[in-house]
Amino acid sequence: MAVGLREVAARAGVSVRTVSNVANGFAHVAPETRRRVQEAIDELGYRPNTAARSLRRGRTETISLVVPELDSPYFAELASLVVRAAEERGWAVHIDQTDGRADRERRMVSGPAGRSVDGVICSPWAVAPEELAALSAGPVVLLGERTAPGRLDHIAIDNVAAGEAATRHLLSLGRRHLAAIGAQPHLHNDTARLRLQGHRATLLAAGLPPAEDRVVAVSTLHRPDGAAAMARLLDGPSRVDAVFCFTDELALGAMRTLAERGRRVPDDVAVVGVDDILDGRYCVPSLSTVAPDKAQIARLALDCLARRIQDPQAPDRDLVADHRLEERESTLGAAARRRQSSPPGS
Amino acid sequence: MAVGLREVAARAGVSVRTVSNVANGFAHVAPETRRRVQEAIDELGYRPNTAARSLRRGRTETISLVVPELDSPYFAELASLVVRAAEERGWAVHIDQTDGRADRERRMVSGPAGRSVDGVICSPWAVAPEELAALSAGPVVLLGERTAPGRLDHIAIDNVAAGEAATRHLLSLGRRHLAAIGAQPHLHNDTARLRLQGHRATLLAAGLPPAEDRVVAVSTLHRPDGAAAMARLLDGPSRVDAVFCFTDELALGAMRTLAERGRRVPDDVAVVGVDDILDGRYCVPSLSTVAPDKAQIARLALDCLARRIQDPQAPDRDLVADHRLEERESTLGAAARRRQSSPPGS
DNA sequence: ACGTTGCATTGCAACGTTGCAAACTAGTCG
DNA sequence: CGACTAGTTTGCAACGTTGCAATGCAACGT
Repeated sequence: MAVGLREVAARAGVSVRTVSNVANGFAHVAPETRRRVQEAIDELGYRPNTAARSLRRGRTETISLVVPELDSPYFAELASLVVRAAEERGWAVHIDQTDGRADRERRMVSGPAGRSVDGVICSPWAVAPEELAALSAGPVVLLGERTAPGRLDHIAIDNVAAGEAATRHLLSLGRRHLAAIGAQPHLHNDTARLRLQGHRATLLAAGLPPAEDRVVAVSTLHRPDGAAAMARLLDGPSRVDAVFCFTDELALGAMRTLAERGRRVPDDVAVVGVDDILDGRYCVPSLSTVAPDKAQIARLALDCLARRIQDPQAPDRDLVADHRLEERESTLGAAARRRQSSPPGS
Repeated sequence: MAVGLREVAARAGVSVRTVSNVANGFAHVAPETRRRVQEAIDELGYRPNTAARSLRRGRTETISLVVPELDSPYFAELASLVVRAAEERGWAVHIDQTDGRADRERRMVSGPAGRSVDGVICSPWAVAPEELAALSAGPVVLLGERTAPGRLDHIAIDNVAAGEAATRHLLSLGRRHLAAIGAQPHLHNDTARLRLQGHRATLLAAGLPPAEDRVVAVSTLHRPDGAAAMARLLDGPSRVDAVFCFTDELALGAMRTLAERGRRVPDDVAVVGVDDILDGRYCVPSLSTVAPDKAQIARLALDCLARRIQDPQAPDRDLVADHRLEERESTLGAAARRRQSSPPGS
């Protein structure tokens, strides 16, 4: 049943090697031979055996994408872009979820993936990048923050600048009682810390006193965490007229709580998030956000990986992807609709 | 550099075959030998070469998941569940996106996937299931509707019943001017047609006249399509006090338009969708929806695939997954919040 | 004592492909 | 005309693993 080079060769009356040459588009095959072989390939429906090819070539043309979870919009959108970009290179993508569990992150970077894929793009959550660097058994590109320089390539947006941009935007609206949702002091993950740093620095520069009771920590970055955090803020002693959420999902949860409590957004409380997930464009009110250039992140990650696969000894790179502030209704109110007449397509 | 059975065998002083036996947990290995070999495996950091194993065994322990797009919440959530379920079986998942393009759907079912994976789970969009059945070159499970019986296993919810449930719910609220968004007459895809069929049948049974001008066709099922469709309805001549959207994304788009036009949901227009995507639980108002049991779909798909991999000649199966109506604020209003006190976690 | 049984271990071949280098052909040049 | 070049095709071996069948060995029953 299985059609291999052998069968095609027999049919076309040439050697196995010649069929291989034709199948791979190698040079120096006589036009007439090529035609005859191609015909046999088509007739028999030959498909190269990926396993044999990988074994022989030592390359799988497959990469692994490791994310905490795929049902989170940010990672889903990122995964979509990575798959698309990989496809342009002829690479297949193999997806793993870690659920943010440290053991799984370690395994994905060091484990079986190290042998069955050419490289790994990993978005770590619980494990410190330095540790992952030590474990890696092949080309690995990390997505997200890394403060200490390590052995691995790494791509992130400027999270301090992102925190500053969001905070400046809220201040520019005249808000003076800013809260932040999304600190994660318990994690070896610097993303939240850097966003908070940008937030604090901007408040300080504006002459506003730091208000630690208005910085709310969360255990994960999903809507329920944002909703609970917002409830805690509203139940707390401090007045709040603006909230910087470290992810859009947190922001959507926060807006949910605000709606339930009858607070108007942005009139009573302005909200800004980070990630620019699709939901944020269509929810009511639409969500202002710091938008990382996800397509660029995907592209850079693959470039990096390609380079490292080609030369495992290449020096480390730390690349910074672009971001920009998207001002929408959750901060500007109805004015946003005039500014950006029609919501962009998905 | 590459550590294979050969190196481990040399180190442990046994044959290559014995190392293989230990690595695979085969029976009849003396405890002492096992210990020594395991030690060598650990010390050298041996990882089995997947390509060689696949070549020899004829199985890749990998499946392919083919969806129109991964950034669509429904497919992202489904993919997440499929990856999780596959992992329990020790299978890797390889993800492809078709963008709803017919050529890509055909290729994914018949193409390279047929040789490098043990099976394919495909959610077709543009190509008729019957055609895909004819093309398939290996175990394939189709997700979504299929009216004509074919050669392939297939899993779906009862879309007629789903359409009925949504419509009955709207009628039970006293609405009498129902619209439907999401018809797709141009596609070889019966999902929309069956949901519409359930919708119409229910209206008819309630003695309401069919109102074809209140059935809006869309080209894709995303938020912008829903927003545009809703605008068309509001600009049309017919009064509308309830909308059944064939997906939650369409519903979110529709609610966006309603908000922009100052219509209250559900007071002026009640909205119900299908899919139960996470966004629907946290948007304002939260979205009533017909919730397919996505975890069950994922599980059934893998069961089906496992069975077919084991026995390619097994008879076709058409499995029906459960669904249930989730009544939330977009139809019940504030009452929904009392009924379901706290929104479930993600 | 000898055949039998069952466990533990092994060597050999093969999975389908491609790298390598050699072999062959035809055309060109000195 | 023979040597050389360029173009085309080929056989062989190997990638790392596992199926198969055979081997060695000790314990057992008769």
